[in-house]
Amino acid sequence: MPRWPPDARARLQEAAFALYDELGFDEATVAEITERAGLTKRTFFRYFADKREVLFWGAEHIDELFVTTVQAAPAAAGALDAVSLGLDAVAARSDEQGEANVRRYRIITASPELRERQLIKFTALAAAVARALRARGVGDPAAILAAEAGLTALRVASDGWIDETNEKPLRQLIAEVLAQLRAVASAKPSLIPAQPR
Amino acid sequence: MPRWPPDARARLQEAAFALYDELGFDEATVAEITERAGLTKRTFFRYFADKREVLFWGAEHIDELFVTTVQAAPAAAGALDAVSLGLDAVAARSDEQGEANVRRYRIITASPELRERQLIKFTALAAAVARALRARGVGDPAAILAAEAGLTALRVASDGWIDETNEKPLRQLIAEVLAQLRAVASAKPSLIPAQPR
DNA sequence: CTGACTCATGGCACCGGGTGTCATTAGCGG
DNA sequence: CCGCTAATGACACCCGGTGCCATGAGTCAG
Repeated sequence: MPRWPPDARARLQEAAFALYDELGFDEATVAEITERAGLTKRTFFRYFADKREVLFWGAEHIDELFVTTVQAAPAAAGALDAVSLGLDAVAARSDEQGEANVRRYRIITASPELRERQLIKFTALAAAVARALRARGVGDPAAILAAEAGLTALRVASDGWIDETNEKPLRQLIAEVLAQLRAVASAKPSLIPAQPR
Repeated sequence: MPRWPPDARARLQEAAFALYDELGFDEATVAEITERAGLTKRTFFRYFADKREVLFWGAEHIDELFVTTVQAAPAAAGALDAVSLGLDAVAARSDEQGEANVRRYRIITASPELRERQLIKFTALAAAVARALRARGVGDPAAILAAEAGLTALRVASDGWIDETNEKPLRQLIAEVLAQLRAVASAKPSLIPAQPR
């Protein structure tokens, strides 16, 4: 039996989620969180880099799933095809975990500060996906564009997913959004902007 | 003659740019900035909501240019065509202002905190552009997808623009990136991800 | 001329996030 | 039994950011 109750990180995380939910992210203080978890402020910052990071801890395995799925896509798949497979895998996992992810996502969207953090996490993920695409032979800037487009689709689909009135699984929403994206981008350019030089 | 030297905001902004440049965003303190500007910390926060916002003040007219250009696009233009016109207008303006924008952009990319803020500014702009597209009759989620895709193109092109070795104007980079984006997204899907349900 | 009013700034106390540093103490291997 | 490890606590401190009131030059009415 350890000297301290175990799972300090999990207790902190649970307390933080609860308080962010009850009071909102801004109103909840780290002191309150640690008090509820039976720890101190100092310990909180040993586990989490900052007050926001607690909401993103444990999300790296999603990134990994995305990247490995892209890497494992058939050689014949184009850049956006590979990204689609990765998105589908991520969406399937999110649908399984269900309510926990929705709760997390709702807390995040309720706070501008948290949305900022989420955006930079997304671009980091896009950069990782772009690396995987380059390893598949996709050139630049196509790799980063395909990756960023995929992440945009994920953001848009997720926004719909957590909507109160939504009934569809994320997998389906992602598929629909991707189809729309392809339609939007492949509509033939009807005008040519003035060329510089 | 006014009681205080005029242009307090401009002095604060210039001092902030200089110090963020010299010391990096994290190392520069607001106290140092205000000292250099001959003002106090309290006054700084009267002009700027926070330490980051000083780098984005005055950027709203770019947003406005983007949105009005989208609104003014010919009725025959598709969603992404209208966005392209907006991007071209924004890029042309950036090319004119030249070095000042590059300096700003370089400071921002050097700091994760500033990049976070920039990302949320971009999504706010994307939302505004999406509104303009909806007013043109573009549906959802096509409007937000076209807008976000355009902002992605702007980010990617801007990253290339501020690169030390770059010689091309932003307008040209944007055009190239947009062409790539269209190519990536309109490549025919070679696989169909498993359909849910 | 005088008094009231405005308004940009200063001054100051305070809060909360985040860090550096050292102390504490249960468990563990020797 | 001894010394090491490792998670935690305690405490002082810095900085970003805010609320509140004071100050005093310009301005305008009478």
